[in-house]
Amino acid sequence: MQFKSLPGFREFYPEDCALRNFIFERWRNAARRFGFSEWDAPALEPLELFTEKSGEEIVSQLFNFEDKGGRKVSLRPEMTPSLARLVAARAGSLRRPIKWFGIGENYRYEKQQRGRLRAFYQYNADILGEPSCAADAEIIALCVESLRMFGLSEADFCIRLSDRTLWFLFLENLGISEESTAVKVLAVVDKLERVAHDGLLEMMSTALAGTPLDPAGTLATIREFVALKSLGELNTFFSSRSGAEKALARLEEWKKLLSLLNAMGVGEFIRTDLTIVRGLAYYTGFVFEAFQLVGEGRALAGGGRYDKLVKKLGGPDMPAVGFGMGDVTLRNLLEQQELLPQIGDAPDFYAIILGEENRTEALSDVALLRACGFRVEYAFKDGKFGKLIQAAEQTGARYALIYGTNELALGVVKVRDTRERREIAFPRENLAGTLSEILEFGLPVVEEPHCHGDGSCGGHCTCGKHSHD
RNA sequence: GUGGAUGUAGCUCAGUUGGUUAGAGCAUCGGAUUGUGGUUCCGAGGGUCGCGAGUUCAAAUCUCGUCUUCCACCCCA
Repeated sequence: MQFKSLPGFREFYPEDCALRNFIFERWRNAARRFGFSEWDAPALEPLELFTEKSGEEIVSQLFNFEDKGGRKVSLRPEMTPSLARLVAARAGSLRRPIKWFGIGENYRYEKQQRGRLRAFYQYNADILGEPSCAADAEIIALCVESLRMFGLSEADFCIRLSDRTLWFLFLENLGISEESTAVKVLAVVDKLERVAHDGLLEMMSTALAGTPLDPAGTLATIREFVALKSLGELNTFFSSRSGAEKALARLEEWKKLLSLLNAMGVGEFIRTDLTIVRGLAYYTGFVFEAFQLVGEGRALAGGGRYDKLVKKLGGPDMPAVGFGMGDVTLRNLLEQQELLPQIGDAPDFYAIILGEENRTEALSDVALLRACGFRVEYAFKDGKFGKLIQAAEQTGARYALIYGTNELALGVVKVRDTRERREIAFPRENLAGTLSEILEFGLPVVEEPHCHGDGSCGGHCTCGKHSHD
């Protein structure tokens, strides 16, 4: 019986695993430098944890089931509810601001497509307990840095910055003050680039039902609004409208945020883009998206401020801002831009053991070198020299260590550079120290004719002919 | 969830209007008279031709179903 993995789930052969770890290490490195601490939680959680945040509709997209104890459970589709629970449980004792990051596998029961699998890793970073835009700036800067770690630049991606607070103030200014109506209008905004004008008009009519507003006129004003691409244009826009004092006040926050981002050296990544509203109903303030600029336009990461979510999930009233970044789209982009490194999985040394009678001695050296932190391999079976040296080459080891009867009798081991194909014998005493230097500086260059064939060279010759008897 | 395409060895692919026991290259493993290799030569393993029915004397090939993968919608916390 041949088994296959479940659709949308991934298997990691060593080379894939190395790549995955490469990505994780970069993420960790960025987050740690920004002063974030790593956390994790179970992959399997009570179903209610997720329905509480997103409603019952979410269940159709969950890997959920009933466990043997009759509990309704689900694999996590995201990590934020777990984060909220952890923080809530110790809210009183955690030093603020709380800066945490996590990397975990998440699961969504969706039909898969390129860049969207059923199981994917997500890197999350969040700041809790800080209401000011200083935290937003820190999160956005980390998001940029986390992508820059891979060699991506402002030519490869940008941060599209939007603001749900400003949107609500704008809609209020238009005469849409009821939140449920505003949310429906934002859903139309989300479709602005993908649906034809007639369709949008129809959706707008539905959204504005029960209000005295004109769908066509509202749509036109919204188009005017989303066309604004800088803080200056936003200022001009709201200055020309009456009753927009709150929006103008909000723009002071924008000014502060942009100034902080500039100070942190990520200003060139930021683009004002009010079309970003996404379906992210729980976001409350600035929202942003790391957007791929080369190849197909895709979101690499998304995030924003969610000041009410922790309380909704049973925690204290705690402001929060964060982002999530998936490994699949990032990996696709890095592949496309040829920014994935050749990840070496080669040992430092490969011991060539010639003859079973020498295995004991050789293995004691192998053990010693391993204890010193070197990665050392050797063949399990005795073999001919040619085979063994080929095996050494195939593992990718730069140096082979030759343990033959002659070498052991002299108390030396021959160190062979598999690329340059030359070898030098060294005493087995302090082998680890010798090899450490060779790894760093390479095999020393020895003048060829030093060997007189009488053993006076002490084996430190490259002729490989005489036996030093 | 809807629609379209796809599926032959670990990988890339051949396979004639249906016709013996389904092939190649790469990769893997073994060998070419027991201490200096990357070339070459010989050999081996590995496939229920995605799966299941149907048509036929005969199916990788034709028909239907199903699953998978990919693409476009839907959705995207």
